[in-house]
Amino acid sequence: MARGKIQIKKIENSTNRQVTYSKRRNGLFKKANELTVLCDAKVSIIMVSCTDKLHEYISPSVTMKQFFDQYQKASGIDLWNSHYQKMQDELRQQKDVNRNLRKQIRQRLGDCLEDLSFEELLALEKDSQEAVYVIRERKLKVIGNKVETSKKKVRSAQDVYKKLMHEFDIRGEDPQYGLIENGIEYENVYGYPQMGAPHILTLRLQPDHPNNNLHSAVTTGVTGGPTASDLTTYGLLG
Amino acid sequence: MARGKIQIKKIENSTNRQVTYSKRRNGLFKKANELTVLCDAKVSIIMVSCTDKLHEYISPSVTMKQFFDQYQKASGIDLWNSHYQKMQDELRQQKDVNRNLRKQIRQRLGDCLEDLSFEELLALEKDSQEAVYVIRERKLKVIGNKVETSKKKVRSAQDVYKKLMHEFDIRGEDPQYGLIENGIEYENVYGYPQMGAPHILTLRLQPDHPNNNLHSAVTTGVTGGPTASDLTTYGLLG
DNA sequence: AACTATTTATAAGA
DNA sequence: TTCTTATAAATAGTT
Repeated sequence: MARGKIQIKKIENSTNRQVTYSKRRNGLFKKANELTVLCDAKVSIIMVSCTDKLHEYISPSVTMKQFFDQYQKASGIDLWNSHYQKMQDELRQQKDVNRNLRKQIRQRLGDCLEDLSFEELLALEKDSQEAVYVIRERKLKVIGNKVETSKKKVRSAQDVYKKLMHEFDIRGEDPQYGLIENGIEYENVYGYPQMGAPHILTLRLQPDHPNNNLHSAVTTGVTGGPTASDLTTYGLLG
Repeated sequence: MARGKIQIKKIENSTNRQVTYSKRRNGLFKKANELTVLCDAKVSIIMVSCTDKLHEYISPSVTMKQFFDQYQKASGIDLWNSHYQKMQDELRQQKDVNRNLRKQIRQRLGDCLEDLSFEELLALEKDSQEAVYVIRERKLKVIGNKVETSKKKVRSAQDVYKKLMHEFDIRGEDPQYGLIENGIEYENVYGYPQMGAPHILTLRLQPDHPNNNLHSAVTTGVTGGPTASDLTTYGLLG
């Protein structure tokens, strides 16, 4: 439109195209702004260049969201409903899956078995029984580990005891108490620990030496009832 | 911009304002279109007049929705998320619950037991074992029902047989085949049906009377091997 | 980014 | 609304 008329068709020279894009974009935005002011209108322009850069003009005191909402209301075109729809579908699906999973769990707990066919019932029984075996095996392994740990702790407690005794000997002192080793009964460990954990050490106290630190630590394990924590009480000696 | 310069400020005369709005709107859209063609760009313009009329320009071969999507992606501005915040939260929550349920199921199947504490492991074993008992009970009940149904069907088949015999007698005809009742062995029913389902009826065929409907129905149950479907084969008799 | 000859847009009037 | 037209504004090609 100056220094020569141009055809309105794609500018092939990419540099020229880029320059023209920039100039005309400014021109367009300026015009949009003039329109906004002169006519008290609201204008939104979004432009994407051929290099995928995005530029926008928007009248002051309006948000893009207001434009979209207004556009949608006026045009009836669905801008976000599709998103909404998709989300709703997904939510519904998730809830379905969820209900199903809950039912499966209930069935594995022995509920709602009426809904199962005979074949499903047999499969469920088989699965459950196998699961019980696996779980039991795992339990035994865990118990085994606990026993191993306990053994180590007992050994270390014995070492401490021996060292203390040795020290007393060196100082020429007559120790006034003794520690009796009971031996370790593992037979009951394989049940619930509540049903009787082993008392590994028993203490023989002299009446005239009430408490010292070592004593109180050990007596805790003895005077406390046989509880699940017995298996780890030996940590107090370490 | 012609016949006199104008100030860029709101046109107070509403008619003039309307006219200018119309003219400049066309000018803006024309420029937008030129830009689209010359620079291979995509342009969207939405305008709302002070009388709340909406006009739009959009480059050919682009939809407004694409613009909105692209705009949102490029600007990072949250256009519709606010609408869906609640829904998104709910969806995330559902997915969480879902993951949890799946894990529970896996654990009940004997998987992922490492994540369980000893106490949880014991509880799981107890639950599972109890579930197995309940499931087994249910299975036995279902089997009992099936047996009852079978008995009834057998009785009804016997009735049919007797009636047919009676009819033959009345017509003075000599029946050329007979049905032998084996008695029903229930001992094996309480295991998996694969382990040996009972053959309830055995047929003694006369060689010169190949098949009739009653025969073919019964022989199916006899010649087929002992399979899970044996328990329901009696339906063919009813 | 600045210049400027020229085209284009448009304000005011019809 | 549309047409006309004098003039302001935009801008293509150049520097």
